[in-house]
Amino acid sequence: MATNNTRVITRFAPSPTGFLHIGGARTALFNFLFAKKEGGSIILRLEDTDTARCKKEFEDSIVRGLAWLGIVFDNQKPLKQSERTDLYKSHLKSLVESGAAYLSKETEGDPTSSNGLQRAKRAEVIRFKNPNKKIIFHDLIRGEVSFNTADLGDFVIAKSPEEPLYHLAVVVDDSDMGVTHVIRGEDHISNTPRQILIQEALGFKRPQYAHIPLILAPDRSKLSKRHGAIALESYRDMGYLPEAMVNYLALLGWNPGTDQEIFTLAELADEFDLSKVQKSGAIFNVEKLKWFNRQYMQKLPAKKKIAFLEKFLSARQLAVVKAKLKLIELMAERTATFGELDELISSGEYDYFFGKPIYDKKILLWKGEKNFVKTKTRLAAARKLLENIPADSFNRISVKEALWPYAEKEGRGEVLWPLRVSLSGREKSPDPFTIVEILGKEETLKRLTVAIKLFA
RNA sequence: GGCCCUAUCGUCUAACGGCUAGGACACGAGCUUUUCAAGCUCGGAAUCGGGGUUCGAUUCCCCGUGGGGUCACCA
Repeated sequence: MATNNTRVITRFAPSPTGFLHIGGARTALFNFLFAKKEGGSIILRLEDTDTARCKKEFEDSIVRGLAWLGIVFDNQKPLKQSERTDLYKSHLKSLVESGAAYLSKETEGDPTSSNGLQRAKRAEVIRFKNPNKKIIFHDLIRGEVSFNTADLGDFVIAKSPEEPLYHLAVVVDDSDMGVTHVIRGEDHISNTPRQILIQEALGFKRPQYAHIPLILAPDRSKLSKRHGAIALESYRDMGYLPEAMVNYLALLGWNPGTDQEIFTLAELADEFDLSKVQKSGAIFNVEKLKWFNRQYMQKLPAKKKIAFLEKFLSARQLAVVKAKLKLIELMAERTATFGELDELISSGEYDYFFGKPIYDKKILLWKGEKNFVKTKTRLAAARKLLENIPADSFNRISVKEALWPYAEKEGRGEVLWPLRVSLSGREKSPDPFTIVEILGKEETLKRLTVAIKLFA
C-alpha cells in the first residue's frame, strides 16, 4: 500500500435510512477484512445528516446486523454525523470565507424534478465554487479514474450555514478521523471527484479510494426490495448462519487466488487482498449461499441444531428430538437452512418419528410385486431376524448384518422396501437401517407387527 | 441522453502475453444399504463483436455492442 508508515484506518459509513442489506454488509465486511489484514482499525459512522429520512430502528438494524456477522468496530458506540454538526459548520465557514464556497440565491426551479423527491426549497443554499478542473484519482481496484468536474457545476454542500450536507460531512469526517482508505460501493465513484474538490479546498490529505462492484439481482439490475429478501436480518430469520453469510459475501467479488472456498472470518482477514477484488458487478445467487449454509449447518453438533429450532417446535416434538439426536441430523441432512429444517418438521413428512405411522397397504408392496402373502412372509421373516438382536446392540450395523443374507436371497427390494414402509408408512423416507436405529428395537418390532397384521 | 465504471461456462470465479481455458454452485448421468436426501465418480457448459500490437492474445491498445452506476437543498 502507498501508506506504509501510516496505520490503516477504514470506515463503514451507512446512512440509517433503511435496514442493513446484503450490499452494505459486504462493504462493511471488505472494510473490516482490509483493516484486519493491514493491522489497522475500522470505524462505524452513521451518516445521519438527513434527519427527515433517518430512523432509530434503522440504526439498530445496522448495528445488530454487523454484530451478527461478527464484524467488530474499534469504536464501541457508532459515531453519528448528527452529533458533529459544529465541526462541519466551522469548516463550512472557512470555505465561505476563503471564497471556495458561497451563499447562493436560488431561483424557482422546475417543480417537476426528475427524481420526484422535491421538497421545500430554500431561497438560499451554500454552493461549492467549482474550479472546473480535471480530477484524476487512483482507485485501488480500478486503477486511474478521471473526471472533468466542469460537468458537475457548483454543487450544494449545505442547506444553510447551520445545515451541512453529505459531501462536506464525509470529507470532514474522513479527515478528522484519520481515515486512510475509503472502501465503498461503486455507486459512490462519481461522488469521489466532488469530495476530492472539497478536500483540496480544505487542505486535507486525500485518502486512498477503493470502489467495490455492486451486488446485482439475477436479472443484472440493481438489487432491490422487489427481488425478495435483501435485508441482512431476514437471512438470519430464515435460519442462515452468519459464518455462511460472511463466507459467501467475501467470495462475491473477491477470491483468494486458490481453490479454497470455505473460510472462517479470521482466515479471510488473513487472506484478503484488495487487488484481488473484481471490477464488475456480481449477481447474488441464493443457491450458492445455501450451499455454504449447508456446509456450516452440518458441522454444528446436534444439540446446537436443536437450539435453533427450540422456538418453533412443540413441546412433544422437542422432547422427541432431544431424546434422539440422530433424528435431527437425519433431517438436517435434507435441508440447507434452519428455516427449511423447521418447514420439513412442520410439513409432517417425518411425523412417523413423532408418532405412529399411517399405513397404506398398497405401498407396502415393492414395485412389480403383487403377492401380498409373499410380502407378509418376508416381513415376518425379517421381524424374526431382528428379534434375535439384543436391544443394547440394536443399530444400523447389527440390523444390516442380521438382515442382509436374507435380503440378498429374496431380492433386496423385496425385503427392504416393505420393511422401510412398515416403519415409516411412506413411499419416500430415509433408508430402513437409519430409521431402525432411531426407532430402537422395541418400537421397530411393534411397527412390524402392526404392518404384518394388515395382511391378515 | 451526458459523464463514469465494466465485459471468461446459466451463476461466482482462476489463468507473469505462451500446455487440451482450471475450480465452485446449479444442471445431467452413474454408483452406494434398488425409495428420498446426502456423499462419491463422470459429463455437458464460457473468453461479446471488429480492428490493431505481437512469433503468439482471455490477457495490451482502439472502435463498436451489451451491462451497471451516476447526474437531489438523499446518502
